[in-house]
Amino acid sequence: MISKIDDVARRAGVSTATVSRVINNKTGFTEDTRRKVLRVIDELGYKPNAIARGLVSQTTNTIGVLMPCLSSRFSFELLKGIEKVAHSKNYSVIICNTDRNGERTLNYIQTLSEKRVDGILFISEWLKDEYGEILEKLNIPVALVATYTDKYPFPYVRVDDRQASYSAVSYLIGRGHRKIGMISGNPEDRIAGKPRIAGYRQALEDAGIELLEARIAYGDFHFTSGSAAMEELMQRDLGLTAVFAASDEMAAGAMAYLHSKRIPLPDSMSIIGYDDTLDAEMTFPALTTVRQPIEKMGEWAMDLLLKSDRRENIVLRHSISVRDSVTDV
Amino acid sequence: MISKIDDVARRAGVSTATVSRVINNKTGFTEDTRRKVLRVIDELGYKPNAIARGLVSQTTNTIGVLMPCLSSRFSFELLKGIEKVAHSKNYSVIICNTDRNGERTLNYIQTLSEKRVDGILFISEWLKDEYGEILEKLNIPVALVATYTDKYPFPYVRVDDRQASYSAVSYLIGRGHRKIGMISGNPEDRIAGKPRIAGYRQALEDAGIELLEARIAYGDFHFTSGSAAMEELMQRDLGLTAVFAASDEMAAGAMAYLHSKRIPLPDSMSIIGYDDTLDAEMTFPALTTVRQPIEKMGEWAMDLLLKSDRRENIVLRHSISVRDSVTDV
DNA sequence: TTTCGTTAAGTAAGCGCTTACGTAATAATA
DNA sequence: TATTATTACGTAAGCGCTTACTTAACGAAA
Repeated sequence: MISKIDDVARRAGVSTATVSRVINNKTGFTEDTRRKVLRVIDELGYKPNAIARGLVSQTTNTIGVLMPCLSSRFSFELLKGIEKVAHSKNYSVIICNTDRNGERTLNYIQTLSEKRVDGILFISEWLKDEYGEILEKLNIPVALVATYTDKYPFPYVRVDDRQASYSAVSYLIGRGHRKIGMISGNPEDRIAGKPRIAGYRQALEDAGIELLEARIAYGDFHFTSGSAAMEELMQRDLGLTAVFAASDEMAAGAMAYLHSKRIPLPDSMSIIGYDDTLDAEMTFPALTTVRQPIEKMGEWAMDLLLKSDRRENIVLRHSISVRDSVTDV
Repeated sequence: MISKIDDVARRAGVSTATVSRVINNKTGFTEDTRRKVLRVIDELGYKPNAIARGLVSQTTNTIGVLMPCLSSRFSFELLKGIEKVAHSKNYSVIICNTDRNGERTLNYIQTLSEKRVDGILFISEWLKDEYGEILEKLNIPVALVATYTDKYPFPYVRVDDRQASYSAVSYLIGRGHRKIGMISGNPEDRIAGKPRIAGYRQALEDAGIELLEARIAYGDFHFTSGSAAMEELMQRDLGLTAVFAASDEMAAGAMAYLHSKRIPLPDSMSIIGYDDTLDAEMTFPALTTVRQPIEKMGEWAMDLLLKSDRRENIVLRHSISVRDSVTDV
């Protein structure tokens, strides 16, 4: 049914070696043979079997991406960047939704390694030893995105979460806010949790503002949890004038809650988010937020992964995307 | 370095055949041998080479997904459903962003076929002959999602776009609207363009409302185009009281434009969307929209793809998710 | 003419598995 | 005890390619 290299060889009256040579643009054949072989390939609709090729070449032109979640705009903007350069360099990408679940992650790492991918991208989650040790043993390129490590020899690309968070809160302070709440992700999260809280604290401290634990509520980076956290904050009756949410989605959730309580935005409450995904344009008022160049991170990450001299780390710059959700107090 | 089945065999004092048998849960070995082999596998950190396996078994436990776009929530909710059942059945998924581009699509089909994937999911785009013919020749399972065909023997899962659109517009009419605009996708789009326009027309006609071409503006399903289309509509000064947008994202864009013009929502303009992604909860007022069970579609699609008796097509039911963006007139 | 150097092309050995087939040992049956 | 069925393995032939090595042919240099 499906033709193989021998079929081509036979029909073209050459050896499989020669067919292989023309397919792979090697040397060792005349222009005449080349044309003949190519014609037969076309006639037969021959497609080289990448599996067989992979077996001998020990390379698959495939990479795997371990993502903690498939539900946030952050994830897909990243994926978009990754896929973009992958496709341009003729790589395929296997997506792995780990759901932030250890077992699933390990499971996926095993699968990727069995499938002999040429590289693995580890996204946006703390690299536990449990993962790091295995990944290191795999002996294939690994790069980290929106996270980092100083224990394992993997390059990373990310922005400095602490500083970015510091900027966000400083921005609010600059606009005259003093009673500033925070809707954080999981405080145990060493990537998007703890550092962003640290930035928040630092900004307050540097401005001589007292830190009150009650001003922080916790969510899971997603919309619904943002609403819930905002509700908590309001019920604590803290007289907040502004809130920093650790993701655009939570910021949107917070706004939804405030709208439901007919609290005028941004007049009675300023909100600043984090990520600058499209979500930030969808809210009303449009969300002022910390911008990280997400798609670019994906592109850089692929570059890091595919490059051989991949020792460098990349820390991208963040900025504040000013829209309409923050007002002066 | 990396150990292979021979290493395991030698060290366990058995043949490779026996190792293979225990790995694959076949019969033909004693409990003792099994344990011994398993122990050695563990000691050596042996991982079966899926490429070599694939070469002999002619199966890769991998499927490919051709997506027209990686930027919409629709895509990702779908992908989530797909990944979910794929992972549960031990399949990997390769994502292919075709960008609605013929060359890229063909290119990806070629790659997937060379990589000998066990199936292909074709998402949300009209199946041109250019694609259909090649896919058919590939002789591997193909299923369509959020699109259909009656020319090629591929099963599909989708909702009836025409009917769904009809429902949306009828809902507006039921709320008393008569001057109803539409923000459509590309009218050439045989899946999400034309049928939704047809549904809009039909609903108006059945209600005895005159159809005015000027009441339709066109976008590309994305946010920015939604704003632009809304602007056009407003500048035509048609006295519309409601607009049906063919995607939540465009609806959000439309709302953003209206907000920027300080037009009170929903009082001066009702908006209804299409999809019911998370986007619909982020807007203010929260978007009333046509619900399609997107994630479920992804799950069903994988089921269709992996099942052998895959002759059936699935048309899922839509509904209206009522939120706050539509008011009585 | 003889001798090299080049180049086109073929031969065949793997890549790391699975599996059909063969064989020896043991258990069951007569 | 002899015969047969059953089970536990081992042997070796591929799966569809790439590539090191070899061979043949041809032109250039001596």
